[in-house]
Amino acid sequence: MTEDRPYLYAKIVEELREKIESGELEPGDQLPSRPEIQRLYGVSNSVALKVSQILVSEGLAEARAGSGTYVRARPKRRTLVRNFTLRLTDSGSSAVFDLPEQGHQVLLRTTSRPDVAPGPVRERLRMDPAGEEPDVIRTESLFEVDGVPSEKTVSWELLAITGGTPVMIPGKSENLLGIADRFRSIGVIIAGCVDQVDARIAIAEEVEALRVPPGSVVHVLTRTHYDLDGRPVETAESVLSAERYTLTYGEALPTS
Amino acid sequence: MTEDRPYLYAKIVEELREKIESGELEPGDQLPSRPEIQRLYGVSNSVALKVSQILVSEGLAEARAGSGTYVRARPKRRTLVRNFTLRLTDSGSSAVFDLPEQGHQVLLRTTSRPDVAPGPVRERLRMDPAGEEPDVIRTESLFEVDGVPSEKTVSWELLAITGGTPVMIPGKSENLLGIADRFRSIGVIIAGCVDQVDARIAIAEEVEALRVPPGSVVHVLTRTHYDLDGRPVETAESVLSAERYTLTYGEALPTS
DNA sequence: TCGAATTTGTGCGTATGTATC
DNA sequence: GGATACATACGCACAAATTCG
Repeated sequence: MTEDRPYLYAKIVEELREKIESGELEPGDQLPSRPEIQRLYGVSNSVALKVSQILVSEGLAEARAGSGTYVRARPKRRTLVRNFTLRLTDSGSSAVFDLPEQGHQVLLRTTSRPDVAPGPVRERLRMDPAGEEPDVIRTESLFEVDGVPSEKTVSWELLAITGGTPVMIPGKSENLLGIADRFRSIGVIIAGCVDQVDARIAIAEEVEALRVPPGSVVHVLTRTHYDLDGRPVETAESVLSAERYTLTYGEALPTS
Repeated sequence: MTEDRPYLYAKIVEELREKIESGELEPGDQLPSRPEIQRLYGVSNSVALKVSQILVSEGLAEARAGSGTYVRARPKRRTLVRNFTLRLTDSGSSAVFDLPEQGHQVLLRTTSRPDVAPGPVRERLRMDPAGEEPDVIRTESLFEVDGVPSEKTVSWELLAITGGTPVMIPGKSENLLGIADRFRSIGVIIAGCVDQVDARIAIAEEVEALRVPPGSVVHVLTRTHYDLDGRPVETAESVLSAERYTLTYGEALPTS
């Protein structure tokens, strides 16, 4: 009969988590410091340290060196609607998703350059083995919604199709066109689209770009667009914080 | 000029991670034990401990008390295809997804009972405030694919629609019918479907049911089916390991 | 502007319990 | 039973960041 883990750190974590989730401690409130935990609960520094680490890793708290450990404000989840009806009059940006509500300030930073497509991209675009010459346009984007970095996207478009056209390097004006529009302007009809959805812990680069706490969960979205003949013409990978965004797919919109 | 974090533990973690990802250390291989790390790198136990904790939390290693720390076998990702074309001849199970490849042994454990729908479910099904009487059929399912617990689902069907019909409590034979078929058998046409995709760290209950390591990332899928009039008739929440499953949505199937 | 106090982050050494081999 | 390894817990020290008088 094992005694159900009466570990010191687990008890303290539970007590503090309880206070956070019950609302007794509100976002921004300061949690007991490590020395305080030692005194309050009569434990060593290593236990106090572990307690702090666990609360932080669970996303409940945020530790600031020199200052203290605070209850973290958890953002309201925002729903991003993935739209498979490829409207030619798409008013949206080149974003993977449309925000259902309006009135958001969306900022987009983009850099494009010709590149040799990496392995997984070659597979998705059904390309021949890599040569020396660039064969895709690689575009990196960071979306900011209401001042918050929200989505980091890298997309690859086949150079054989887009070479020398406005699709190639989106300027300020082209950014506001949907991908279907952009391809239509060079005579390519987007007829199909497939999304693959993964999820994992954010890597360091994403932690920095999206300004999420280390250890955060992110959605990883891989989408590929196809033309009328079923040939892939563009593929992209987007990363977004799973704590901030819910993805929505479907044929009818939820009303809530 | 900050000196790029020359922390002891970070260096060792990086070195071991490199060996794992390069394939020098294969799944099942034993990593240096904590005492070995201390000797090999000339560090204290606390650093060796931290190294071990990080590798485990990243899902790269697995620590077994009394035995050692081993390179974890990461499962091959399986793609689950969400099909919005609600075929009446659906050969699939009541699973949320179809496995694209065939030849898998799928086991399904199901328990159903009448219940009073909880708050979020009431919202999704647009129900009136809760009364005393049960108003939904609550069905809990655990899917095993090839012997591995893979998907944990709770679904709620409006009792007002399904009451006293075979939809109510699926028997062994009904399990193999798709949800569209089941509702059609009682005269309800499923015309729409919406999926919401979230991701987060698995809670203890899910860790146990899905047999994933603590701290694992899971997809949380909330789907709702609507009838011809756009009224919701069924909603469900599915949890699956994000390490084992990629979700696929779209109008064409990927060929890879 | 400076310095003192506080707090987190890292690192060292030791001890004990428990699981595995 | 003994050796090994992980998990928890104790103690201490110091660097870096922050806060505040």
